[in-house]
Amino acid sequence: MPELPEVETWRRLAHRASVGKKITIVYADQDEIIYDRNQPAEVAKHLKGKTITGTERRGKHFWLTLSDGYDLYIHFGMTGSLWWLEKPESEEPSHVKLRLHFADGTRLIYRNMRRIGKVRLLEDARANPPVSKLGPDPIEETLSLAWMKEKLSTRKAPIKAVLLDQAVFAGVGNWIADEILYQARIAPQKRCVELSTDEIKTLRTCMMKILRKAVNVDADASRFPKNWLFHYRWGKKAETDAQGDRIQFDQVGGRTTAWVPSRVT
DNA sequence: CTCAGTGTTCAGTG
DNA sequence: TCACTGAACACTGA
Repeated sequence: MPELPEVETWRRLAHRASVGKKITIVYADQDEIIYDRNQPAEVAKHLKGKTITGTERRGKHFWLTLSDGYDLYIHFGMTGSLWWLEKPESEEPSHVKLRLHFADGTRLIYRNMRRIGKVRLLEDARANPPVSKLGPDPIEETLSLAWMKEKLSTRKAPIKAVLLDQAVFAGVGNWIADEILYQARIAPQKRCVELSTDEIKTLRTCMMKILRKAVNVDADASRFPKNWLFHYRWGKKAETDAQGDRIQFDQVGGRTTAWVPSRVT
C-alpha cells in the first residue's frame, strides 16, 4: 500500500541495507513496462560495481544515489514493495523486478505484482519530472497555514481531489486523504474555495498528525490508532466506524471515497 | 465471469 | 495555459 509512510519506511530500510555498499551482482527483470526508459540489461550493467551513496524520497517517489552521480529511481505504483533479505538462504518473493546483491551476502529486492511502477536510471532524479513537478512533501517540509490557504483558496475542485494532487501535497494517497478528511470532519465533496480558515487549519494539523504517526510506526497498519477510519474502510466490510457511525462509499475525485456523513456539518 | 483497486499520466473539455 | 474530469494502464483477488 505505498503512500508516503510506506515509501518512507522502505527508504529507511534501503538506507540501512545499502548505503556505503558496493553492488556486486544485479538482476533486472525483462519487463518493458517497469523499465520504460532504459533496457533492464543496460540498468544492470550500469549498476554493477557502483556504490550506493544515499537514499532520497519525495512524496511517493524514491531513489538511490550512486557513486557515479546517477540516481536509481523507483516508483512503487499500486503493488510495488521493497525487501531486504539479510540471509543468503532467505527465500525471495515472486514478481521480482530488480535485485541488488552486495558483498556481505545480503540482497535488496524490488518486487511489483501488477506492473504499475517504474525503475529508471536518471542523471538527476530531483531536477527532472516527475519529481520536479511534485509539491512539497509534508513530512520533509513544514507547510504554513498561509501557504495552505493560498493553495486551496484558488481551487474549485472537491478537497478530496486536491489532497490527491501530487503537485500540491506530495505523498498523500487515497486512504490518507480519506483519513485526513474524516479526522478533520470535512466532507470530501466540499469545494476547496468553500473551506473556512478554521477548516484549513484543522486540515493542516490532521494531515501532519496522520502522516507523522504513520511514519513513526513504520507504516505498520496494526499500530495505527484504533479510532482511525483506516481500520474500517478496507474491503468495504465494515458498515460503521469506531463510534458506530455509518460509513458511506462514494466516488470523489475519481476515487472510491470512504466518509462518515454524520460527522460533517 | 465481472469488477474494483493503494497510483500516475494523458486526452478531452470548458 | 490552466483547471478539471475521466479513462487507461496490468494484474489479482473478491
